[in-house]
Amino acid sequence: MTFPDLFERFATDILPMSISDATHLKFQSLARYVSARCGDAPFTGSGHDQMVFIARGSTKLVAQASHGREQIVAFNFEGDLVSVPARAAHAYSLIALVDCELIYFPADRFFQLAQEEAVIVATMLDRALQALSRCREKTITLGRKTAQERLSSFLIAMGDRIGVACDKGVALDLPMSRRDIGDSLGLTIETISRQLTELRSEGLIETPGRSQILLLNRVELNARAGHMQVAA
Amino acid sequence: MTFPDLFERFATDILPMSISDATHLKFQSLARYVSARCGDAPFTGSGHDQMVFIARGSTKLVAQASHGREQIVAFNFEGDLVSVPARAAHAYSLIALVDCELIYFPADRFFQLAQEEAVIVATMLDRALQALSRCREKTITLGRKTAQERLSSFLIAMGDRIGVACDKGVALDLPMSRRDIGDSLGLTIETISRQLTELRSEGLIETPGRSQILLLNRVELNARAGHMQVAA
DNA sequence: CGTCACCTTGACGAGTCTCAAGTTGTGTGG
DNA sequence: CCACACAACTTGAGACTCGTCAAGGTGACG
Repeated sequence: MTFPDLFERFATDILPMSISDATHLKFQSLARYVSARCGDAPFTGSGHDQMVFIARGSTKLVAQASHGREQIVAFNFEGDLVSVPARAAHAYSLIALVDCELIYFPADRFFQLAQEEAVIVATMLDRALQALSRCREKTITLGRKTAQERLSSFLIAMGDRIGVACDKGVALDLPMSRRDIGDSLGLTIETISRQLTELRSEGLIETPGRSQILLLNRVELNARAGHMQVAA
Repeated sequence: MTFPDLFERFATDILPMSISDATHLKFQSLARYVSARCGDAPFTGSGHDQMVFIARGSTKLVAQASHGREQIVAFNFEGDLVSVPARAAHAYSLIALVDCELIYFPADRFFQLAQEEAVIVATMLDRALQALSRCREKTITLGRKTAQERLSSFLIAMGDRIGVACDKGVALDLPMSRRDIGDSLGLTIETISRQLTELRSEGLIETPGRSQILLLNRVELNARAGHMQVAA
């Protein structure tokens, strides 16, 4: 895919139809295109906060804790706009889960430019609040849930974001490994594995391949996740 | 304090000088003033997402997990603008830690109105990204840290937000109980207590009263928290 | 100065991590 | 297309942190 195509994908998702060609072009001149292979941490942002648009692929936002422990702060998929901070109490890096096409923008100039049109800022605010909402849910999961509840929550959330309905339920093709799931849920790969086995043996899921998971029983999974009853 | 005074505090913090009187008035007509006593969950928002401005006092945003477990998602202080969702995988409620003066706005109409001026949306985006950043740090804390690291992180974060410098270090007057700290860090009150004792016995903190904590050694606390080394 | 909620301390057990040894997809080269 | 090789995953046993339950302390209020 060529650069113009990639930028067009960004424009379609983030910039409203109504904006002027001039603004459109200014965003284009701010963009830095990066192709990342699976496992790459393509670009650090050279000390500045970045906004990254995921034109193709999926990524993890990883924070480095001491003693080599890693915590995955968020998974992101095609069409997501991720804020990657340069300086915080922990070091963050954006890593490709599969081959990716990414568009990097320096955050400060991006926001400055966005302010030319209230509707762009509004879109970004909307995205930011969505990210905040997901992060809060993750907080609850990590703070107050058992391993099985965490994994159930994760599976449901992934079902909502990248699941495909099929005759037996919802099919998931996860781009992340068991280790990634563990690093996201604050658990080890062994615990993930054991809990998957548990859910499988109770008939709530099937795992036809390494990365495929079939959610057979959403209602029961929701209960296992400790979620609220969804009203009709 | 009267309603106009409270709203003025909101306007000073959130609305830029430059906005028109008309917009100013529209915000004012959207506002719902609530006085909350310590421990109150003053207003649920009657099923709609709310934006809440904390004109005076401090609050906790609590999520209800199953089996009566609570997770505090965020603490907020005077001048903060909090987004309180009505419907999510978990039920949220905003609870006063001390006597508070709060201003509630229906989120949808608030955002709609904000769009009249790009700079207002920009302010809110900035606040939202700040909240996201704090929530991410919390995620790391809950996912990958021991009890002592969590408490150290908490103390440092509180020092930054509401600490007062004094001759021996940074003085904290915490509006929240041990239970609240535990519910925020995903720990029990007993564990909080034990870890405070540990830090006290190592000379890193002093606890002159129930709610007062003195941070004596920021550098060592930072190390205990598993934070990055702060470069000069 | 008494009362009470809040906090501290101790003993024990549950859940998850660590370490170690298999097992099984998946991709590659013949 | 099949066999091989390897990484990823699964399973098991023991250790360790933190939760639970229970019994005191103690500061802050009337």
